[in-house]
Amino acid sequence: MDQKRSDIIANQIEELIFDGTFGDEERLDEVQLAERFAVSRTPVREALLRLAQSGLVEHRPRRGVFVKQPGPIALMEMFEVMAELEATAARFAAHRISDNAIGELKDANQRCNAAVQEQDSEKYYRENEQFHAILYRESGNSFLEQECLRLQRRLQPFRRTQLRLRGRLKQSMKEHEQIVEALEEGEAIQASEAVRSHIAVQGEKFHHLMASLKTAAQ
Amino acid sequence: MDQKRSDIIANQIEELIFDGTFGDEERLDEVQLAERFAVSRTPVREALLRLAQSGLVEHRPRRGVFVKQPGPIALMEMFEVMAELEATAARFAAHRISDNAIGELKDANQRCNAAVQEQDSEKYYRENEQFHAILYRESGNSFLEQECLRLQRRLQPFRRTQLRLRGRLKQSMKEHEQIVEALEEGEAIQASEAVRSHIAVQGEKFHHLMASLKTAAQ
DNA sequence: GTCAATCTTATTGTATACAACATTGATAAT
DNA sequence: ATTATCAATGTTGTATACAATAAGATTGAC
Repeated sequence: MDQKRSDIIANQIEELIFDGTFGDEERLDEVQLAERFAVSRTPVREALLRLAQSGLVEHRPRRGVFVKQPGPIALMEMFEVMAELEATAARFAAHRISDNAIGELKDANQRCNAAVQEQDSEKYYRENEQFHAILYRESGNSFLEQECLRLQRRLQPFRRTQLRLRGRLKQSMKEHEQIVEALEEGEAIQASEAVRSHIAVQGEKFHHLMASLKTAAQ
Repeated sequence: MDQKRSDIIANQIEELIFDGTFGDEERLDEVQLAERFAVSRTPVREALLRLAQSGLVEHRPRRGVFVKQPGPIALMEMFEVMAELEATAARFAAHRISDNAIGELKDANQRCNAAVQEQDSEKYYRENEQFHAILYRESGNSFLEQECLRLQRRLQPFRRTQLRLRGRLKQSMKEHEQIVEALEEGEAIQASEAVRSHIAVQGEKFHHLMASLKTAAQ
């Protein structure tokens, strides 16, 4: 699959925003980016248009594009929606999931556990995402699956920061097990509730994190 | 607000797809579109990129963009997700809605009713969308609001076809009233259930419509 | 010294030119 | 006759050139 340069550049810029190279409200200069990636302005522009649509940057007409990190409120709202989408996926999955997929979930969970033991946070993030991706897929609704993946991707950097909080990791694992259990028994409501709180708590934890940073700054 | 030409063109192409000028699987030629709108390829390309991201067209690398009308399965999936998103909005709104907004909903409903009496289907569509837009707004989650509006816009043309079915219009009005009632009394579960079935039935009706068209074609 | 108007400069938005690739048709070989 | 190869053509993807507009600097008036 030969993706075009503008796609690659879009992903690269995305990375640069996620890892903090480009800070909030910073203007992204087309010519500078073009030089950095050794291409012309055209693919850079296409990349920026894509990022603008996904909401990662803001496009002010005739002024340029600016990094637009979501504020605390926007983040809480996004976590709230993510919790509902995933809860829906779980509810659907409870009826539609295959035995095979249950096995996949358990495997992913085991790999998560292994990552916790090895203190390999990078691996944990990866396997955790995998766990959730399986859940989306087993909802049996590929449109829902895509929407979940999209939002998951958008929230990814923020989910990471909050996972660093003390004790969160172990509890998260426990929640995963409860989710699998509910799915295995076809308990739709229980599964959806477990997923909802599993995600919602992330939003809350993040909120606490933000609040503590704010008071610390004063 | 001075929007750029590519935005205008994107909307125009969208219209042309919705009204059937461009059929499913049809290739959209950049130079032809450029001539049609009397601009160069550049803004046309930007418009097509935008439409590709919103899922209205498919972008095959080095081959061009093709109109991609969702098939029956994809449509059912989208209605299923729409139902869940709106149900969520209703559940949130039940706790957060203002008295003022309740009034707005009742007004919108009345205008819907007026449109039914006048047999003005165009007006009915408009007011019906307005009713739902108020619901989204009163969810108190502007991210959810935007997602709902996005999907509503995408499903708009299909919602219209199914509303032509006999008797659907009147029943739809009754459902609106039930929704307002539940919201007024702060009954979150009831409101969300009412909205869910209100939307879900549209997906089912559409399914029936598709099935009948299929058998008729044979 | 401050404020306003104008001019300069820089940057976006659009047009055009060019390059890379895919498709299609023709030609040739089996 | 059929298939494979290759050329011809057309279309996308990228680079560059130009136009329009907004931010910033400079000069002049008060």
